[in-house]
Formats: sequence, C-alpha cells, structure tokens
Amino acid sequence: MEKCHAGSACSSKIVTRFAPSPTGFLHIGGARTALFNWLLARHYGGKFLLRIEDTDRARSTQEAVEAIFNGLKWLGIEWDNEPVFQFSRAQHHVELAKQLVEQGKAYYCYCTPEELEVMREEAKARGESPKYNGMWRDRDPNTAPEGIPPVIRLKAPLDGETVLHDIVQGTVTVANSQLDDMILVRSDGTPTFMLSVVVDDHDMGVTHVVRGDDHLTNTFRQIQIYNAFGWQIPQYGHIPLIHGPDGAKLSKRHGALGVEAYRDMGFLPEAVCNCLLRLGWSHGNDEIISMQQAIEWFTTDNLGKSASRLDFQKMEKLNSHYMKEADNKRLLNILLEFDKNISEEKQKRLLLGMNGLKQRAKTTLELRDMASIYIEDYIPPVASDPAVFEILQDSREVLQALNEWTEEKLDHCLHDLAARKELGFGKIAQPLRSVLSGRKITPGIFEMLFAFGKDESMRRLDIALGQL
RNA sequence: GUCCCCUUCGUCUAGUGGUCUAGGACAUCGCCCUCUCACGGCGACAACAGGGAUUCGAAUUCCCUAGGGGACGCCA
Repeated sequence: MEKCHAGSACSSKIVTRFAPSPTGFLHIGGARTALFNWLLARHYGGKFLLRIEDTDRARSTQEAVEAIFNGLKWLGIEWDNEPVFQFSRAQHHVELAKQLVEQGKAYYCYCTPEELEVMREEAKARGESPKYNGMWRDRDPNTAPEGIPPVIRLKAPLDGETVLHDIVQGTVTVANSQLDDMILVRSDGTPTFMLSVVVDDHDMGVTHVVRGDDHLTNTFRQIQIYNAFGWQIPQYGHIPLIHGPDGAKLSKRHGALGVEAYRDMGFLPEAVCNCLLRLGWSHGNDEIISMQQAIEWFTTDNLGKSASRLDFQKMEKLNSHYMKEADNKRLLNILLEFDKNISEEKQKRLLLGMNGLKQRAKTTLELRDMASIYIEDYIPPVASDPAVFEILQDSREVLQALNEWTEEKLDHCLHDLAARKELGFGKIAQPLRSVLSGRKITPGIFEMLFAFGKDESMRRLDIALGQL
C-alpha cells in the first residue's frame, strides 16, 4: 500500500478517528483533538470514525458515553459509521495476543505487582527509567508458579532504536533500551489499551492518528506492536496539550470543563470551534474562520509544536462575532431554552428587536439579560423632572401623529423634534429610553420603538406622563 | 531519577537565512464616530528565554544552559 502524507495531495482515502475513554465529559482538549481529526478527514474527503475506549470497565460509564456523543454533536462534529465500542472487541484482541505468543513474539509473565514494584525501585536506584526487567522473557513456562494468573507481554526488541516520523513533531527517536516488554493482556484476561488501540486502529483502517502529545511515548510502544503483527503503521501527529490560563496543566478550575459548560457560559458552538482551531493551528493571519473554510484549509502542515493556553477573552470576542452573524430565529430559540413561557406577542417583539440585541451581546447569557427589556412588563414611573416631562410630552405628540411606524420615520420625526426644540438628540433619546425600558443601556431608540410597536410605546409614554 | 518534547508581544500566533527598525488578532490605553452601550475606524503600548557556533548575513541552522511540559501503570 502506498504511503499517504496528510500534508500533501493524497490519492487514497484517509481515515481518522477520535478515541476517547468514557471516564468523564468531553473536555476542551479532547474536543480539539476530535475537531482536528474531523477536519483532516473532511478536507481530504476521507472518513472520521469514533471509537469509545471503554476497556477500563471500572471507570467507564454510560453517562460519559452520552456526554461525548452530545458534546460532539453540539460542536457540529459528525462521525461516520457507527461508533466502535472497544470492549466489545476484547476477545479478538486477546486472540491476536495469543497468536503472538505462539509465534514467539510475546510471552507469559508470572510476576506479581509487588515484584514489579521492587523492580522499578531498583531501576530507579540505578538511575535508569523504571521498567520491567524481562525476567520471564526467556524463562521456561514450566517453571511457572502455581496459582498465579499470568499476563501476556510483548517480546520487545532489546537494542537498537524505534523511530517515529511524526507529522507534527518531526522525527523522534527513542532507544529500545528505554522501553520494556509491555503488557498486552492483563492477568484477568482483558486486553490493555496498548494492544487494543493498535488492533482497532488497524482493523478500522485508520491511516492518520492526530492526538495529544501525552501519547508520544506510547507511540513507540505501539509501533513495536505493529511491527510484531507485521502491520503498516499509520501516520501519527502529536499535538501539544492545552494548558490553563496560568500555564499549568488544565484543571477543573479553569479549562477542563465539558463542552456543555461552554454552552452554559453562553458560547456558541462555532465560536468554541473557531477558538479551538486557532489553538495550535493557523492559516496565516486569519482569525475568524468558518468551519466550511476550515475544512478547505486544514492540513497538518500548519500545526504548531508548542503548548498553548485557552484565552476566554478571545473566545468571547469570537463569540460576539458569531452572535452578530447568527440567525434571529435561532437566537430566539436559544432564548426560549432559557424561558419557555415567552408569549407569542413577545416572541414577535424579540424577533423585531433581535438585530440590536445580538450586536451588543457577547454571549447568549448577555443576550438573555438584554432581551428582558422586551420580555418584562416594565411600568415606568411618572416623570418628575419638568424638563423631562415636557420632552416626553412633545415626543408623545409627534409619535402619536406618525402614521408609518418604521425605524426610518421614527428617526426623522424625533430628529425633527430635537431640531425644532434646539436640543441635542440625547436629551430626547435618554428619557425615551428610560421610559421604554427602565434602563440606561439598550439597543438604539428607534429600533426599540419599532420592536415595541406603536401601541405599547404610546402606552408606556402615557404612563410616564401620568395619563394612565 | 530516566527518556522525550517545547520556548516570538500579557495571551493566541505569522515568520521556514536577507523583503524583520519582527506582521496580525485578543486584552490594555488614547482619539474619532455617536441617542446610551456596543460595533466600527485610527493610533499607542508590547516579543524572537540566555550564551556560544556556522554564515557576508540568523527569529529562522547547530551546540550548551535555563525554564516549561509530557511520559515512565495489570489507566486510557
């Protein structure tokens, strides 16, 4: 089979995958990994597969599986085919490991965890990396102790080196003496992650693996497993991890939240994706990149090698951009998620006023807050300042006389009034703003009058003038 | 401890030996626009971790140091 490099034109279809373990929510780092793999597949017209690595039965939960599915869906990352549940393939993994034993490429090891602990301590004491010393590697299985269930270990090469041509990190070499004979099958008969990943990636036809660089050293072990099976190794790209705002490892306190937490903070999925995309990937000086554009541009060529931090201010800026772009109907639906009991009439009002709302709201939370001017039944107090009272009275007069209740006409007649009275327009706008909304900060006055409609606008004016 | 990786403005980054007195974006600070707030426009501030070497020339190549990160599980 011909080798296929992600960075260059590629004739055969590429297959990428996202392989989370369902032990928690889909956090921001995982989301970015999924995004990159998805983008890569879409860019080359290949496939993006999803595999749930649930071989750790104790820690895997159904809730986590749901959270991952929902998180990906929310972000708009759609996978091809049915998700593969790794545990369902465990038997197959073990069978293959046994074949390796038969071929002399793997062996049974009867060490106890206690013995291993001692080994590691000794290696450390000698200044070596802590590893298994291979004591059962060539030992006669007939000398096996009674009653100890063995593990299966890979007979890894003792000398030489393992070389990885990483599409992000470049060529990385590790001396085989650094690596030990890793466990393929546990003493309880279940396969380990190392074995399962290799077998599944191979069986699923995965051609490109983009993952966090915390897997970099695992890769060398996995390459050895590929070699033992005689399979072709996929292209690997190890991307740097995302750090918290303080540069330290991502923790629950800052960024290691589920993607749904970003939704709850008021972010739109496209803003989260755009922000994630720019963490460790770039396309010249482009900042605002739609997913469509990203698919067109994304290759592994522009992936960065250094770790980055999540910048909430930038995400907010991006979000405010996508808020402005968002369809008004969609935004209304988001508001309805916050409050299902908005009357039809007020929904119409919101739709009319949405343009002014969305260009001011950085998040959906802010949108909800600002939108309340159109939802609450505000009753203005009667104007006490004589000057303000007069302005409101004059305003009422010209507004009442207006036949066409459009923003343009409203603009004209109120500016006319200001000119006739020789007042700065703010002298008229501020009292009106206050009467209509009870707030100092709102969308433009004409838009508000328009959204409220003539009847409601006049009603609130009358109340403020003590007429009702 | 051992191995591996990383290091450009506060942050995300552009930059692949000369076009760099290092560009953009976010943040910050001014000014302008203006019915408030935003938006927008203009401008300011601000970085090649340090030291050697190669070269006519280095942010870009090599080495060392420092700092940061990751891995070293019968977790994934």
